Amino acid sequence: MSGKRSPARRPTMKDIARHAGVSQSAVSFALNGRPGVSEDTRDRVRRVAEELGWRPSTAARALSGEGAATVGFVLARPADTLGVDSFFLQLVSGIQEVLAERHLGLLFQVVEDIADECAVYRRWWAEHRVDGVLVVDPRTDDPRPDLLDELGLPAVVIGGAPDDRHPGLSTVWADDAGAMASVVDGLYALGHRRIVHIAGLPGLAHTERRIRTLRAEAGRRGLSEVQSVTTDYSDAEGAAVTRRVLEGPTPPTALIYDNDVMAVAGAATAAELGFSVPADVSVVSWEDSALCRIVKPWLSALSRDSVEFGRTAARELTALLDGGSARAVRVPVPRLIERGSTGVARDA
Amino acid sequence: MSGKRSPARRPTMKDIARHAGVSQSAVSFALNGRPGVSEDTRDRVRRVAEELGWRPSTAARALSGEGAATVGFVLARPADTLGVDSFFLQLVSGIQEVLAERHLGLLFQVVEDIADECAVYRRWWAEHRVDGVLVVDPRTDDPRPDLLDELGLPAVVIGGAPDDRHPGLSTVWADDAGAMASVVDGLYALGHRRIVHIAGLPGLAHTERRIRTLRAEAGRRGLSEVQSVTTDYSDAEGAAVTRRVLEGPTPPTALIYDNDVMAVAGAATAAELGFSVPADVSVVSWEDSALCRIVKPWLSALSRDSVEFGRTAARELTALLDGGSARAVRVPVPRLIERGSTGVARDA
DNA sequence: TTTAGTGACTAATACGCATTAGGATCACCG
DNA sequence: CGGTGATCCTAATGCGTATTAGTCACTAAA
Repeated sequence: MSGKRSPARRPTMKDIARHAGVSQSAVSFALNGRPGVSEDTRDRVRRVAEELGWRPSTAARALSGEGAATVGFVLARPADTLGVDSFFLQLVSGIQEVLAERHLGLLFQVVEDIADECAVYRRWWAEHRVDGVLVVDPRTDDPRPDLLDELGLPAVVIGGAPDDRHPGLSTVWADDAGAMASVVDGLYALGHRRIVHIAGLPGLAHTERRIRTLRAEAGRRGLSEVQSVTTDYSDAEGAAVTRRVLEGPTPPTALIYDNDVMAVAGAATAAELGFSVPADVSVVSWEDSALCRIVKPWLSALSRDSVEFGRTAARELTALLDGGSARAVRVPVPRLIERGSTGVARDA
Repeated sequence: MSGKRSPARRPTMKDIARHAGVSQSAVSFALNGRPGVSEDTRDRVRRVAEELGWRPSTAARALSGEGAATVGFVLARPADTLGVDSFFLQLVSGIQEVLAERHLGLLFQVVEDIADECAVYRRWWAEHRVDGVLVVDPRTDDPRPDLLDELGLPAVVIGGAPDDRHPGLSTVWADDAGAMASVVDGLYALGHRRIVHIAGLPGLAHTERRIRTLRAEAGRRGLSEVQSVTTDYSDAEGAAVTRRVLEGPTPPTALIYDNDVMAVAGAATAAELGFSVPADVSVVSWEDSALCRIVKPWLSALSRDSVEFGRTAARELTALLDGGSARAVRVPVPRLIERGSTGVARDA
């Protein structure tokens, strides 16, 4: 017994060297699979390391040029908008799964806006904290790709469209356009002609993509009473917009919500206003979760595998870190799960 | 222009020293507010550092004994249980706010179970990755405090009861017992005598605390038809338990759910079974969120400020890191927000 | 028997920062 | 004019790891 309660010193390579009776560099060679030590010694060193519970200090590793063994993830959302969003936790959970295999850490930060997010990237880069980052919520006019390019920080953009101007960035994206087209197809077939799309935050790349596709699809079919309305994704705005459009002179017969929270709030509002779902108005949620099966009728929803989405993104990032070249990966088109909230248009 | 696209080298103290025409140690003194340099030099060095966009490398700092400037947060939940949980994101958001001020990073990891969580702590400790950790979901028989003690890793337990046996750990806790007592008080006053508590995961400290308190309160009032049922927090189990108890011979007149998701699912199930809320059965959610205002009637809920909870926990941890001594902090008792889902018991 | 070559290891250095121990310059005092 | 501090710096280490440049003994080739 040395001291009273010595707080367990961390073993270093020097300790291993002493115990194994070799030099410190021999230990390094042995543990990293480098040539220069006999198999005997290698085994012995490995055993001693195991015994002592040695793990390489990431700090020291990072310092000697091996990178920080950490990737960064910034969520730029005002604190009160974070509420009930199943997407991010699932995404992160998928990301973790892949990173954990490689013993990569995930440095996580929540900030208020994109400017702060950029500042965080700069800081992380300068502080040598991360080897790469995962970028979410790409915007139509986004300063982040340029910044990351400038810093030379490997990155994967989650949910963006493929981007030729930044050959250093990988992209993992879902085909929102295709999904929107198929939803409109379905609704059109059911006789719907007046459709309102309660979209998410304006400026987000996928919001704009969905809006653009909807407009194109409507134009193609000569539908004039089709529109998108942007929101902040909150239940409050979802409900408010729903109320406004349903109380208008020619209420829509179908509503497409960009997330589950708004869809549920909207469906409830519709019911309150005396609109029966789906008899009077059909509801589609662009996000599937337990929420969609909590209300009655259950909501038809576009289901994507967010966990797998996260895994894919993380895999792309590790590929980049391994020196692979950037690429754009498309994940499967979300498929529409038909539940009770969609039906034939009343006036069809 | 030096190279073609030199990926922006990180400036170091040596660079600053060169630009400012002083030694590297003078730079260190200047930037860290140590004596040994004139105010003139100090200013000049500061300016140069600013100009070059210098930031200390955390790796180097950590290596020279300053700690990793990072705290860890592990969430031990199976991936599919992570669904719609507003609590954690809010908690993390509050934690971040405090950590960001001090430029502390948050290393985040999702694992399957407590054993994995312990392994992560060991690894983080051995790898020198974190200076302290935040522990959530304390259990009645929890191996983590002992482990953290052994490792000498500063930690704050979030949601645990004060714990005398681990003088190294701080605790931030809410008075579940008091809250439960007040909820039962309220329901009793409304005439409720048959109450079912749809609790969360068995083994969690706060779950057990609530169950124990409910039993005590029931005993005190001589109520025999009061019980708790543990679940996995999912909407599915919430609904299933609700169905089971309401279909029993003497259905309860009040239901207390340990989270918002189960409360909403339960309320929907009750309605499906022909029970009107609150005429036939009252519903209380032990977590307030947008969800509670999505269903009709709005759910009465215990509201706690999760973001502030996170802030408090982070503040305690930074205090520990600054060498402060451990303590137990109680956050305000959650207060019951009466909405439409609670009323006078039918058979009162 | 010398020479080149190889296998197994040690010594030395770099990484970026903090820190401790010195060294030079100047002012003040006896 | 030598000594004593004080002030402002520089030089030299150490942190834990990876890596590069040796060193040494032994074997195979000449």
